Amino acid sequence: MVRVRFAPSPTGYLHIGAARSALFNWLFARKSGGKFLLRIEDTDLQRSTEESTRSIIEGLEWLGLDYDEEIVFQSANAPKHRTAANNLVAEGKAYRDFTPKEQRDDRTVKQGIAERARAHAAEGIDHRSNAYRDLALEESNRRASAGDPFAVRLKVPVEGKTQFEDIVYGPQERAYSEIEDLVLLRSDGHPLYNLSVVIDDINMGITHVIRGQDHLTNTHKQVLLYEALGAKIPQFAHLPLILAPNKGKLSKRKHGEVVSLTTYRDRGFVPAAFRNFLALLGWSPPDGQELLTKEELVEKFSLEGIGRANAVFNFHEDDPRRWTDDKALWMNAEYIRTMPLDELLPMIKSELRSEKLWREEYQDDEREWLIKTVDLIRQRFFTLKDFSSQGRAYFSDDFDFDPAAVSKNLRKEPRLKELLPALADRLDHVDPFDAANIEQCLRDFADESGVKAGLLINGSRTMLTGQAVGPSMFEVFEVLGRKRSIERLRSGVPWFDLLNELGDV
RNA sequence: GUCCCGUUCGUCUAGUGGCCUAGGACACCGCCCUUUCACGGCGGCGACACGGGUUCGACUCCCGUACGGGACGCCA
Repeated sequence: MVRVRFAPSPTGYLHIGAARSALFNWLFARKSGGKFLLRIEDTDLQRSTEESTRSIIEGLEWLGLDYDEEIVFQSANAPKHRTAANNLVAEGKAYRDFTPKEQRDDRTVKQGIAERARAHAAEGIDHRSNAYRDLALEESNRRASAGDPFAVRLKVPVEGKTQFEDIVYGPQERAYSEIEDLVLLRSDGHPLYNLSVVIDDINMGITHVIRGQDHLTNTHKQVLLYEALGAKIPQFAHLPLILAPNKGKLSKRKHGEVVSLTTYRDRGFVPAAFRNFLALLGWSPPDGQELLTKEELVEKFSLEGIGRANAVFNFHEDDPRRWTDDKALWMNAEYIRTMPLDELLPMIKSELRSEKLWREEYQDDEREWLIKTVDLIRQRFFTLKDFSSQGRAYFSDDFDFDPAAVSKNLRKEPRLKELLPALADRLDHVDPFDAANIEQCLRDFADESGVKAGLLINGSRTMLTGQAVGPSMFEVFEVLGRKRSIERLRSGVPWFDLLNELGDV
């Protein structure tokens, strides 16, 4: 029975890389009929927040990734981790290191590591040189009970190597000489990451560890721990990383909200679309199909379909229209215009609601109208936000006029100032007020007035919606209805606005 | 510094020795459709990092170089 887990540390928002990791774990579990578990790795007390835990849970829910069994909070297992470490000491597989703790600055550690490594290379220091490694257990016990502070380190064998078969990256091996005796317990008794992960994975019965490639080399340390603990080693599958456009690390500090999953929810992504996009970052189905429902994803998913090269998340920092990856945006648009309306409607409802454009009538009396309108305008929208911005004129009389549209479609032809109200008079008599009749009426009127129909069509579009682009104008008239159409054609608002703006009075 | 991993169109990718004059998707460009913008249709631009092997034959296998990424903490 397959059991996998998603184990984020709650130290910030849910990163899209982590979200993809969760997705792959979930897909693998669902595909194999196994369990998908959630474990919150909240052992870094300073940085973990409850808010972050909440956002992780919400993020998973948004993506439609349901987890089985109770959430495991790693901090609750600390006593078990300590016990395990102490047992290893008793068995001689780990030892107490009484070397005083080195003070490390969190920001300069990486640099310190490199410097120390360089020094070691020059001086030829080996990783097995710790003086306390071979201290007699009796002596060690004596000092411990005397109150001497100590850290607990794993006793990595002198000769040999660890090996494991990674499902994605193939056979991996690493000489023991490359691995330092890792610290299991801090001198304050706090269990450290590698120990906690291994113990928890054992206790949770994890069969497959699917996680980011940044853990690939650390896996050897964990394998060592599994062996010391006498536990069965799970299968590992490491995922290629998601990189920024410059092929560097995708980080919160440098790239901001574009890497946060909640951004996609807040900026109008359809969960299914983003899930679909994420699935294709580093994985591809055998048949090459790109638009996949949740069920299809589950059906076609396999660890073998995961690539080995890192993937670039190609967003454009300098271009607000392409604020995230083009393909993600395209996919969202594709979902918006093709997904079943009854699935789309609830999302539109919450969008309109948050922008104070929702009216309760849309639920009952005007439900048919809403469906028709949404179906009409969704064809050219990219995000749910577009329904309340570009689509605002359909839901409110209070909308803005795009200056470019006004100048292109209205101001260029001064006669429109008279023609449009005259058109309104004609439209007042169209019955029934539907697209076909409206078209007939408008074209007749254009002929009689000696102007091209396009002139009236484009002028009307800007007058009625404030914009230069939109659906077929006759449909727009129909959807907006006689009353609103006529009022807007007669209103001088855009003319007035523009003159004001240009100081042209 | 040491170890590990990777490298196919701008981006996501297919490709497991001949099916590849390298396929698809997004982006971009052109044409058609059209009252606009999209959609759709058709077409175009565009890649096997480099050098050596192995082989009758390499995108595919091996070695090296370059470049990129990751890890190396009493962080997770």
